[in-house]
Amino acid sequence: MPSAPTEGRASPKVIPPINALARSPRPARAGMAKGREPASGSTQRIVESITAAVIGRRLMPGTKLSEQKIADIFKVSRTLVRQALNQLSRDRLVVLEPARGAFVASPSVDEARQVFEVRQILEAALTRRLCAVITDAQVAELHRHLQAERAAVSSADVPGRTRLLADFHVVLAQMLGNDVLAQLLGDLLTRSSLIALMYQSSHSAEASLAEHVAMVDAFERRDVKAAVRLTLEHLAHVERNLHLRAHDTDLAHVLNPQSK
Amino acid sequence: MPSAPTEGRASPKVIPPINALARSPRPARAGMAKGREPASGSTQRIVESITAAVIGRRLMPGTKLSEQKIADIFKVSRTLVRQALNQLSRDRLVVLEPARGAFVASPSVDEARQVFEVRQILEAALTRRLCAVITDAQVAELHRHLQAERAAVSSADVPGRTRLLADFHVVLAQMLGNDVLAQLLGDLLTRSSLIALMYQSSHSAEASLAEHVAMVDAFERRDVKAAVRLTLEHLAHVERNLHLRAHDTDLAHVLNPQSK
DNA sequence: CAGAATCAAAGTGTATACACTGTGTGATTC
DNA sequence: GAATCACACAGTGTATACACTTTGATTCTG
Repeated sequence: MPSAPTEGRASPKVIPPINALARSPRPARAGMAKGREPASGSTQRIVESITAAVIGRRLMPGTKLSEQKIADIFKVSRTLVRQALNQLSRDRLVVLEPARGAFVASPSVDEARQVFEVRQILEAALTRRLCAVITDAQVAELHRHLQAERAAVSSADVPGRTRLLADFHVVLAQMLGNDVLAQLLGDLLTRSSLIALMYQSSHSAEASLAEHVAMVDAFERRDVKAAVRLTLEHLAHVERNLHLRAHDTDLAHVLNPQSK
Repeated sequence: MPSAPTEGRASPKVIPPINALARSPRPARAGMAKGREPASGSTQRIVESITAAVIGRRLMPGTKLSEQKIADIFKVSRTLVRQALNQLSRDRLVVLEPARGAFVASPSVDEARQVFEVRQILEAALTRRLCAVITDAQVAELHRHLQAERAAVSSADVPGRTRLLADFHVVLAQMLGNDVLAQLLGDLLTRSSLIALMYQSSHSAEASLAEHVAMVDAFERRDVKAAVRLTLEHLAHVERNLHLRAHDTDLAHVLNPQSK
């Protein structure tokens, strides 16, 4: 087998390989705003790097995550990589196919709808409850967060922007003081990011920001009705701007003769 | 140190050791009604056994889960046991203390309250939505489930009874057709079981069953108002019957001189 | 004799080695 | 010449080995 001079074997498909992991911008807690310390450190580093790479669009859905390659990149053994991949599979960011390997998850349309339905349920209730107990200091903190979002939206930092816009919702959950809820919502937001990426969300960052501003305004006025309505509308907008047609990872559809 | 004739070293505390794992009633899917197949099989077996042992009150909170002992019991290497313990720690059923080992979780009072708050949010919304779309066939299935609960409540099978009473809620979630929601609720119910066990719930199985019956009745009449009210009341009853006083794993309270 | 430092045993954290499954290539047969 | 079978390679699944941390006991010291 001639040719293929560089780097051993070439990638079999057009999907770009996982070299995107090589440079991870910041070493410290790049992930969502969830606190999970009691892990071996090294494993957590890998989890956060891969998470950041996925929601940062450097790793596309379907990409194979070879254990040995990742191990080489992070200069650790496959043991730690496997731990990381297991964690990621519980977060539904990767899927593990037995004896075949790990792949970046490709959420189905159904799964996308279900995630947004649960978000509607949780965030509507969250908004309603938070509106009743929010303090002036917390409102001020929300304003500060909006300021950070404005800065991110202006910049070209797509991953950072995505993360900040998602963090807004986690911050709300944390303000309620319910860590269980905050944790759950954080996981759902990570999945939402992957979904938005996969279905090419056309919802602009500016629109999200504007809706967040309106929500904070309602919080400031302690207007429960408006806050809940704005929350649900925001989620509906985001979901409606997804291109939720069969992106078909199913291949039952793709192979169907009558489809074209 | 005399006495302790059997089994090598004796347990340091009064907490019974993990030999409860030795006999696992059924080999197949003893856990909650959550479908998670793509794991190595062996690992999943261990996870389910430990889960069943915890909610079956054979493993009490705080019990140390030594990797080697579990490995010997299941006749596998520590590798698989570690995988299982990692999964369990993500389910919050065990906590992993770095370089110290794994222990059955001891949910704090705060965590208990938070879990029940999230359950209220999710289950109220679930009930409201399900009431609008439930079919006669599904109502019939609920009646069948109640029949199974009746049988379990009559028997002395405490673990089986606990599992069936919890499954009722998961079945509701599955009927809505939202797997994401069903999965989330399943996890929360597992945690609830551990909480109920830890805080010595005085809520009788009979009372839970009666409340389930009332809920199904409301579903059958498609009475949304009543169904939601009964759901919330049911959860409130269960929570109020927990002895949520400082069961103090905190030991900041226990050691406090003014506490006695 | 009380308290601090030392050391050994046990157990976790990570790496490495080996077995087995799945995949793709090449030879063989019809 | 096309399809099938066999084989080799890559890669995952599990076990084992080794290093380091924690912990309890023993000994040394004030």
